[in-house]
Amino acid sequence: MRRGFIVQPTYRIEQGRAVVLLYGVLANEGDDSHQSFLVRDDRRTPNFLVRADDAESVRALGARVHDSDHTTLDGHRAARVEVDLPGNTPNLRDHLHRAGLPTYEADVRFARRYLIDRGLRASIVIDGPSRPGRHERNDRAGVDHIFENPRLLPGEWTPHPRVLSIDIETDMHTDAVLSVALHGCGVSEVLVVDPGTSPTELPGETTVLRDEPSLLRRFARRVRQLDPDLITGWSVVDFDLRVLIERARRYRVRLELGRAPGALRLRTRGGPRGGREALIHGRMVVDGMELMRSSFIRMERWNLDFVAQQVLGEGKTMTGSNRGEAILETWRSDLATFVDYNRTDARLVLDILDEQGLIPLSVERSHLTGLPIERVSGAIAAVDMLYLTELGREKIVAPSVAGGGWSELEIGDHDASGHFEGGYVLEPRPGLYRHVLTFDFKSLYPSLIRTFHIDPLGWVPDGRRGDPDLIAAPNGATFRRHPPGILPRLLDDLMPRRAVAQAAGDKVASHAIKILMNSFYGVLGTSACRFHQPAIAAAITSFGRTILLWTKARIEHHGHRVLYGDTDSLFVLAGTDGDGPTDGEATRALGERLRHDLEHDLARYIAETWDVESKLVLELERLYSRLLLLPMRSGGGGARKRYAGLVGHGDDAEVVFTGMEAVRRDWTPLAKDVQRELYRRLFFDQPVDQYLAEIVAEVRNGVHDHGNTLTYRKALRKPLDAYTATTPPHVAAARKDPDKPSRIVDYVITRAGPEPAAHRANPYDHEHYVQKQIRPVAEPVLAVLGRDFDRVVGDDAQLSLF
DNA sequence: TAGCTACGCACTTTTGT
DNA sequence: CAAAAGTGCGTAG
Repeated sequence: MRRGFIVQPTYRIEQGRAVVLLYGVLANEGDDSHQSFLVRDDRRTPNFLVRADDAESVRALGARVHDSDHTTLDGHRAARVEVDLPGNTPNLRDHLHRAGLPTYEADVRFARRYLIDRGLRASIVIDGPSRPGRHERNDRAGVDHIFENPRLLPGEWTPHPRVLSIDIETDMHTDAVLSVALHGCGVSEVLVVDPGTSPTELPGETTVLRDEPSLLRRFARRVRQLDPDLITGWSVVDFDLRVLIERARRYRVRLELGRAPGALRLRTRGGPRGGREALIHGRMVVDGMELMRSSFIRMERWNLDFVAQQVLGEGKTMTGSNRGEAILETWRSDLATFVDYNRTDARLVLDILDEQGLIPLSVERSHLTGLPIERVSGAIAAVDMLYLTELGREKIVAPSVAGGGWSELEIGDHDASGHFEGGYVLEPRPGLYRHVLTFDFKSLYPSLIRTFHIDPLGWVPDGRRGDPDLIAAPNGATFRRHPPGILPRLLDDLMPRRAVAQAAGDKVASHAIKILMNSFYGVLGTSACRFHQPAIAAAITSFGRTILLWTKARIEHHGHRVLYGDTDSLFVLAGTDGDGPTDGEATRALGERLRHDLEHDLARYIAETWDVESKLVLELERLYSRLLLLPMRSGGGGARKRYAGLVGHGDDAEVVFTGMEAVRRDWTPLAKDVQRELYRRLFFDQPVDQYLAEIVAEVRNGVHDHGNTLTYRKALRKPLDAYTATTPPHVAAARKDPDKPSRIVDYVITRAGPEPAAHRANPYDHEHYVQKQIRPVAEPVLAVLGRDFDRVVGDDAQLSLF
């Protein structure tokens, strides 16, 4: 028995038969290292299901149909359709759909199906004999162990994968690869084409190759020798690997990078993202940028230099607009500098991923779901892996996506497009407060699913509200009381595991579990998911609204003012007024007491109303010593989702912004800086007038014309020529850009309108910045202080009358 | 090889007189 | 010409 972790589940056709291939790594007992393996399994025939009642119709279309002991999620007896090859499924499935015959799980890919049916995720135990899988060449191509049709069991081991970061340098038009850097797997080396100039002193781990084909061949060999599990880089698929493939094709060099024979290939990914993915036998390719994005890390810009600067405080060794030329020049004249530049780029990517802990996070997410590391960001696929496994254990099959059946059941309180009501946002009471407590429900939606047995399987579409065997949601949807359902069971398992991880200080596991738990609700609301059912998603949010409003009323019953709340949170005025050093403690004590009482009262209310045990946990989240709830810019009342507050004491005191300009990408650094400074002064009771007058004067005098202080930054979310309804400023600027505009537009406002920041042709419109950037962030503060913007900055016309 | 809804605000374009 | 409606983006949760 060996402990293993699947890196890449796939299959291939051998002699007309589909063979499942699981590439992965085996634990070496006793140390932290691992070897590679390949599990081969040819015992399974590709299949999917239809309704037993449709079996004859399906047979009439030429398909092989067998009896099955499964039933469908929408309550029909099922029959099994077998096909020779996995690739035959889509055509047959679509054909059946066109004939009005619903199918079940006909869109679950073959290798994934294999894992689901066996209850496997990424971590496995392999029981069976193996043979060595190395090729005779001495470059370590192949795998260490091959298992034929072994017995596989779920495991618990997670590896530290071998990660290799690669980066290429090319000439200006990317029609020659000059060098490749490989960083990771214990090396940091550069392969470089001989520039033909006099040799310079070269740093270690540099190999000079005669020409480009030699470079390509050596690169492939080094990858095989270093034998990484994961290959990464910055835009590694869309740039580095794409260029390498083009050049290899040009020279007829086979780029064999994998653990089995076969050249590196790129494939266009389906779906709206549309990007490419790289296929290498036995290894995963994950772009560093995508890894960050899929882990919900936010960056203002996504070029490597900027991200490295933000994350590591270190940038590329060469920057600037003429970088391409400079790089080419150093290759010719200063090879040591060139090599260092290339090596640094490869290293930065790995250092960024290390710093953010993204590899362990992705491995943990893969461990939880069984999805390969490059797919762990897919919420629908994750829920499929977990839910279909459990459903299969109960001999129930789920519908194919858009395959009829279940989706026909769609009923309830949503409109035709499947939209449904979300979280409740309380009307804020705008103003400046002292001592405000915030409470929030921990993992509200997962907790509601557990408490009220919300589940696709347990859902009773035509249930009666008064039925004692059912739990009725406020939106009218009903769920079976017993058994509690699969979703609640999965969450009952994950929730305590997260608590254990948290207690053990395992932030990675805790984070991975949190992400997974939160995906369960979301997928119910999208028709791309086979479990799409607006009535069920709406049941969750309806419970959320009910619970939030009940809790608000309860707080008011205790005699406290609720100032605001959003979905799962409530802001409560503590009423322990004053400024003394003990106020914080008194407020916290009140908060703890209130938290306990509310949670207890709520549990009783839930038990009395629905006869279930509450799984809801209320947390005392924060204590604001000062809090400003903002009024709406236009119209009366308070603005939802916008507030600023002071947290912490003494030297640790900190102003935090929510939803305001200071935390938005599309406001200029000028506005954000001014906002931060004004709120600091407001909360620390310092004057603002002089500061404001000075900064306005400076802007008008052009003091801030240099740098990026006046630069707006806004994304184009569709192609430039798709903006037909209106022409927003960032689109106008992008259209003036002589270069191909990037997705994120940097632009400024000049006296001739918006212009790209890098190609400004006209003078700044200083007055625009005063009126449209400084004024809007200053006015809420000035309103609190009873001041007027024009008076403060000296623009008041009346002054001239005196 | 596609998680969700609610919201504010700037700006443009259309509408109502 | 002012108000209303619509577009577009980024954010909270």
